[in-house]
Amino acid sequence: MDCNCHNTEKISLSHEAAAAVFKALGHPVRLHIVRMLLAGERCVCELHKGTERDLSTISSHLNILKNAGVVTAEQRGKNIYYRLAIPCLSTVLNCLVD
Amino acid sequence: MDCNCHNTEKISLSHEAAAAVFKALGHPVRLHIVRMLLAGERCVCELHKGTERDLSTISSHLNILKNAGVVTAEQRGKNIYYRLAIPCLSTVLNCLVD
DNA sequence: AAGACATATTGACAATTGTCAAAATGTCCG
DNA sequence: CGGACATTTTGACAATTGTCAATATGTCTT
Repeated sequence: MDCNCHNTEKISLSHEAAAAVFKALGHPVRLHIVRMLLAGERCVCELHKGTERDLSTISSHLNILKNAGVVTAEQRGKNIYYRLAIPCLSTVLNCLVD
Repeated sequence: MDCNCHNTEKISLSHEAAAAVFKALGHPVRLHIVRMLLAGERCVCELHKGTERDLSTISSHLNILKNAGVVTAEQRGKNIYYRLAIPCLSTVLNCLVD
């Protein structure tokens, strides 16, 4: 009856950690970044192009997302690639957004 | 393959509105309130008992949740009962939290 | 080593947030 | 109406946030 995540998608956060994830998602620029990352990993400069903020502002938002556990970063060559770290995020967004 | 909400559970928010919902959920006290409301509607004084904040602070958080569209309020007798307004919230929380 | 490129950090500032206490509003009951 | 109860609003204040510009750090190429 209920619609649940697959077991492989479900993660178990403490209430504090869950609030931190929601807080991280609760800014238009960061939500936009997360939506770009749904299509796969992106480097900072690519994510920057998708917004209208200073590059340093994007870097700061990425740091907030990383601290909340929403994304992880990996350096490859000159670039740093960010990707989503919470599998069920697409489920969560699909439930709410357009 | 993917795990999606039922059609009846899915709602369609603009990106701004979705960010506002996440922002509203992104505070420990408000998330706690939402989790209490998962069990059904509650009046303000009941929600207040479940927290360690001033009653006026709870009222303020409820107003934030209401403005974000997360809850609705209904006056019955002396009390005002709050309930969740987003059906898939339990799905969303279930994906992330404990 | 030097230059070019990508990203992060710092500093400054206005704006927003979370909180409590006090006062105001609203609703029922005698 | 007046009093009791439930909730909201207001005012004040410290703390946090979002932003940009400037500077610093890190990585590759030559």
